[in-house]
Amino acid sequence: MSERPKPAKRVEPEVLPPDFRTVVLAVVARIPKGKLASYGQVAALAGFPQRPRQVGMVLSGLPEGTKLPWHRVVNTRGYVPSRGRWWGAFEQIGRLRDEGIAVDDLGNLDLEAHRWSPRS
DNA sequence: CCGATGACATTTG
DNA sequence: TCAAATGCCATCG
Repeated sequence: MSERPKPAKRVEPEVLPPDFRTVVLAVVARIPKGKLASYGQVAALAGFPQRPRQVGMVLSGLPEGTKLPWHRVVNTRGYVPSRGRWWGAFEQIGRLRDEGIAVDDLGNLDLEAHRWSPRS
């Protein structure tokens, strides 16, 4: 054996580059109600098609008073992030349902069914 | 500077 | 279809 992947741990994100963060937040704010956008989608619109993870980092560092519909941002799998704290996602799920999106208790939803169509 | 981790995505078996 | 591996970039110790 020589090489092998590694498990996960925990990280406390501080504040990403204002530029990247601002752009991402701007894109998320552009997401219309009842529509869903994936991290890669937002990242691409932000100008970084190859940085879906950093988008998640930005969203993870969002303030509580955030007015951005970050709950409309999901992964390509079609499930709300939460990554270990689905209880938090649970509230997000309720909001998505309020937007008119069908979401399971597990956080599974139809991304393709509500794919946000970005337009210049 | 190097190693490890991450609200992900994509490809291969 | 699902599981595992790989890739990409940024941040942290």
